[in-house]
Amino acid sequence: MNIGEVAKRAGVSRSTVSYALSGKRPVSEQTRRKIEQVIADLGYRPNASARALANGRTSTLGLVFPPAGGHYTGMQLDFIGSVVEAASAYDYDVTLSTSGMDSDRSFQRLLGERRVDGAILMEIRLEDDRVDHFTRVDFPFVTIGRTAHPEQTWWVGIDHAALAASCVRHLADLGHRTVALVNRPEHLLRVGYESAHRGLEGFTKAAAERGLTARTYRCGDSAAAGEACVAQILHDDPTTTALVTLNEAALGGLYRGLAEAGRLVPHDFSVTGIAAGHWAETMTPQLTAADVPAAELGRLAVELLVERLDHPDATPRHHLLTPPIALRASTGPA
Amino acid sequence: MNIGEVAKRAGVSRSTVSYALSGKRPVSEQTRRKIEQVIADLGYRPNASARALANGRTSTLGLVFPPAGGHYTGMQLDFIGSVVEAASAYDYDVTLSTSGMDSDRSFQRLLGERRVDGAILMEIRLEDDRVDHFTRVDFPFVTIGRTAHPEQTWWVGIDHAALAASCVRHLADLGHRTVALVNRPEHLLRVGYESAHRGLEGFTKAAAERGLTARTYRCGDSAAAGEACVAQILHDDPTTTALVTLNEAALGGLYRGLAEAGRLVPHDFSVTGIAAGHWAETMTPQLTAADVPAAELGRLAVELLVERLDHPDATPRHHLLTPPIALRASTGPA
DNA sequence: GTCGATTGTCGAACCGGTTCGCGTCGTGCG
DNA sequence: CGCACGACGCGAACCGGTTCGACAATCGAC
Repeated sequence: MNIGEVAKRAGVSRSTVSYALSGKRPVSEQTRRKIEQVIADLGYRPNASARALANGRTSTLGLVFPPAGGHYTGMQLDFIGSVVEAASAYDYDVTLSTSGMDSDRSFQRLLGERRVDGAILMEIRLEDDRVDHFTRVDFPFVTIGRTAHPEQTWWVGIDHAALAASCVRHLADLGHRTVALVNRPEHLLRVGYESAHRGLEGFTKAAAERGLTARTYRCGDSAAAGEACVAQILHDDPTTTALVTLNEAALGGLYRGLAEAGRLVPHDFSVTGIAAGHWAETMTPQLTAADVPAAELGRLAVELLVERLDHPDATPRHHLLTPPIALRASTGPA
Repeated sequence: MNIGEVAKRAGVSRSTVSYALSGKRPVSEQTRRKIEQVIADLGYRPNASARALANGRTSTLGLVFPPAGGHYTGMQLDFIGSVVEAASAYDYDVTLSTSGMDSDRSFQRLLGERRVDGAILMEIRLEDDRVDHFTRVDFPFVTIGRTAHPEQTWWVGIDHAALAASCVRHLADLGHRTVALVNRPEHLLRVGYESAHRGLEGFTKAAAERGLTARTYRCGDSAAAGEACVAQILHDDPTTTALVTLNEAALGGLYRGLAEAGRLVPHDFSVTGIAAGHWAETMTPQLTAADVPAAELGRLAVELLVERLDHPDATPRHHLLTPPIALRASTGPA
């Protein structure tokens, strides 16, 4: 079951078997055939731990995602799936870890015990201690999203500011004059959650440029919170005729709140924002939104990380995606 | 950075450091303190690959989930998250693999190369070649869902038959006489997908018991498919007044289709089924449904697997969950 | 016919842990 | 007082691969 057994049965030394497998030194046609034969008969596969110990690479990537408790969005799952698939294409496994820095044991295990060759970090903050830590110890990683100072790091991300801005412009073009932003929850903004901050920034700037009256709200990640948020919006300014949401989980609640307030979408009120495509299509009316290309992000993240692992001294690269707004049925003229 | 370095600085042998760490043999108070001191200074952590090679255990669990392409449901993500968290509590990592048996390289890697100590299998089929394979080679695993013959295996699952049945009874109690089942897609049934089959079985049986007129439908995992499915249902029998869905992804489309047909939920038409709780609450009106306890399933699966790993000869155990139907707003009297 | 390069193979060392057997103390007991 | 035993620590072997240096055989060129 191990390489010695294969060697014995093939009548060669262990090193010859190794070379036959890796091709790092020439092996005669004849003995290679013999070895391959024995391997096929035995169903031999080299032990990953032994290999990892010998050559210092585990062929495993770490995927660090936010601790649960909070629920996950559909977008995150698509992302995870595509990471696993892309990694598999490069012959890497993916092991999951909840983040949390010092406190988190699983996170410490991955790094400290060298279980992974590199890592992909989700849910980035503008000032992110995980990023700082990885950078300091020169551990290869790619982030999903970018920090406030992303110059020297590898990342893939979505231009939330541009997306939020184009949502605003779309509404302005339709004649809306008073709009609201439904952002992620308070605590995520407080810790500097990237997408929430940049989305807010893009929204605010674009609204100002177009001279719109704009209010911004933080909203819990649930339907109930979304419902409450709409009530608040309409209470604060009943002349509001449109909203942009960065909060996917609240979306159902937003629709419900509007219905309860007697505002018909899209005739009396327009809704748009950033969301996963198939989620947007689930809503009625279907949401006009910038579709987050989660699967593509995952693929690109793996690509970048693999490249970084292969070329440790390469200069940092990144991909900033700006998906277009998919026009569906939730927005209309003011 | 390795155990030899620690030993040297502490002035002891490598084996003493190892014993101090594992506690498998007594070490004097004094030298243990010294060793701990050195370890703290160096920030030493034992190399996982070396340890795995030496003692034959990787401290990693495999989580085998369905290949993408099809999108994932929110329920699956909750499940994955809870698995990772529970595993972390037992000092296990989790590595992901898409399933697919012989074809799939990542799957082969996990097993053949001994990257994981055991596995959790999602998306079980009534006759499942992965289960057969694992059983044959005596590889420790736990399934989510049960096969047609689950007697000698370890599993956690939901009683889809009972759940579907109680949905039907709920509708019958409300006076509905003609009901429909919206199942998962055709191809999943063809390959013997467990939840789809057992749900179908429970639905059919309960409908017969209550003397209901019942039709069953297969429906793609998308809003568009759900919309089309409702149209078909109402076309086939316009007197239908309620439906049960096993298809979470189609739910939004079902609602939309009903609205388009002028059937108001819950006054003209009742909808119920099996879905994740927070998804059910997203819909308007909120879905009366059996809430899938995904997080609990994940936790239990890890518990079982860890127990199986610790006691290889223990007799198989399982957990069959039957969550109650949460009464919300999508069903009403006929 | 000799030399050098190339090809093919082997043995040994190494990666960084764990574990077994043994030796050396110190101690309590008969 | 002698002996057995427990506590403590060490060295060596082992887990299953990879890789380096050495060596024999083959081959072409001069």
